[in-house]
Amino acid sequence: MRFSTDTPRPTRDSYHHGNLREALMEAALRLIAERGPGGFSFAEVARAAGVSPAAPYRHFRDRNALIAEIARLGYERFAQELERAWADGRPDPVRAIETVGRAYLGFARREPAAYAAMFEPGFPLEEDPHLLQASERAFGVLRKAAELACDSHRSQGVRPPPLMVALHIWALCHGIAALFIGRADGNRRRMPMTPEELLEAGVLIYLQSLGLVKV
Amino acid sequence: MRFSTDTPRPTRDSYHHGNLREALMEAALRLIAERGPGGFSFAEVARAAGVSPAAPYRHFRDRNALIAEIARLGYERFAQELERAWADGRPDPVRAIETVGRAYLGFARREPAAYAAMFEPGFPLEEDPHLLQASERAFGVLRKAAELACDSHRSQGVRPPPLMVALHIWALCHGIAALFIGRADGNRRRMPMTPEELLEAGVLIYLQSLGLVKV
DNA sequence: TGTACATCAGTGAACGCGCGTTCACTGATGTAC
DNA sequence: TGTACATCAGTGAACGCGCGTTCACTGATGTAC
Repeated sequence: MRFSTDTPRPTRDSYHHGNLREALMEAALRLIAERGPGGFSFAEVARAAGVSPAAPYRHFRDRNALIAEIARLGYERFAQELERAWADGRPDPVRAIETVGRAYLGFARREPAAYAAMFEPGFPLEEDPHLLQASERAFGVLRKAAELACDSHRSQGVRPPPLMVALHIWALCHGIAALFIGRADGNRRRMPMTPEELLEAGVLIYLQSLGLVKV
Repeated sequence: MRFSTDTPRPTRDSYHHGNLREALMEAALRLIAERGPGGFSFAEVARAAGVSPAAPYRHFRDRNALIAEIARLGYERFAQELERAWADGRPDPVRAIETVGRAYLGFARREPAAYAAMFEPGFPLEEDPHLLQASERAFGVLRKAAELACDSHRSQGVRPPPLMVALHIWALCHGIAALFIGRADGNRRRMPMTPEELLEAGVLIYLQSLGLVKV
């Protein structure tokens, strides 16, 4: 066993890195957070990880493959956090959807680099089936939430189509995240309320109209 | 007067270009549409405009200045189109807001390159005051629309804050545009309805809840 | 437990390339008289 | 109308730089026996 603290140290003491793959992804996340995806080169990531420019090729085909993997893992964590926030619709569907919305913005706020890689990669992401699968899993939480909520609508009136409701909520979440959280692009706008408050109000107004209310 | 067709020809017959500034912006828009902002170099734009790599420096400080100018003009046209769609709230506020929403998506669809330069420039845009002004003008249409709509709300209930309503509509528009129109990123998702239908339904559900209905 | 060997994950030098940027220049245009 | 001149908007050659990518290599690790 090597001497090591809880996190792997940036400077190595041996020829082999040990977990270069993870180190490269962390370095890339740092660079993306600073300058956005597309704001760094493959060689720069290698340098940031303290390794020769040829080393990354042992782990990723090219720069895009690295970003795609970041996006894939991002979707995995994203799905997990939304799932946990959903909590099988407790305490009630409307409140659970609000919690999911907060989790959505929380992710965009806490992991802006991953979020950017997921939604503005700068090249087509669709090729990787695992990535597509992970993104489907994330959206699946919204779909599931919308379905349960629609099932619990007030008896009078037509049952709203759950897929549409899920898309509305997703678009609202993404719109607020992109416009008012985003990366350090400087394109954010000043507001009289927090993004979370804005989202919660929007979701509530929307769901009320569908005959969905807190129990 | 020179011989010329309605559009300036790509190959010049004289030493001076005549309208290189516009030609550079058009070339950049073409490249952005293909690969996104950040997907091209300053030299490449010059080449695409059929001009030496030093020529663009007569018109733009650097690549970012070119993109910023594209974004600025984009916001100008964007504001104009939203303004026209608003039509001073005719035939009634709710219908006018729906028309503004369609105009919003129409712009994102018709000018994806400009839209990308405006919302994903890849660097901070805020420095240019003219640009900020143009973007304020565009958002101003949404604010104005929300104000008039809120004024016409049903008498019972509290008057909803117009700025919040404007932000909700903007976020929904942007979210739908980014997720379901976007550029050729391949990150779009299949849907059972068009983005326009999705937006219209969302806006209608939202406004109904506020006590705003078509007359 | 020890040894031989295969495999793995790095190195570092090398390459050709395109980019950003500058410079002195030059052809075209506009204007004062 | 003609001429001289200033200004403008382009050229093209040149530079240093960092990138992407490859290659033969080498140090470390794991495993068969």
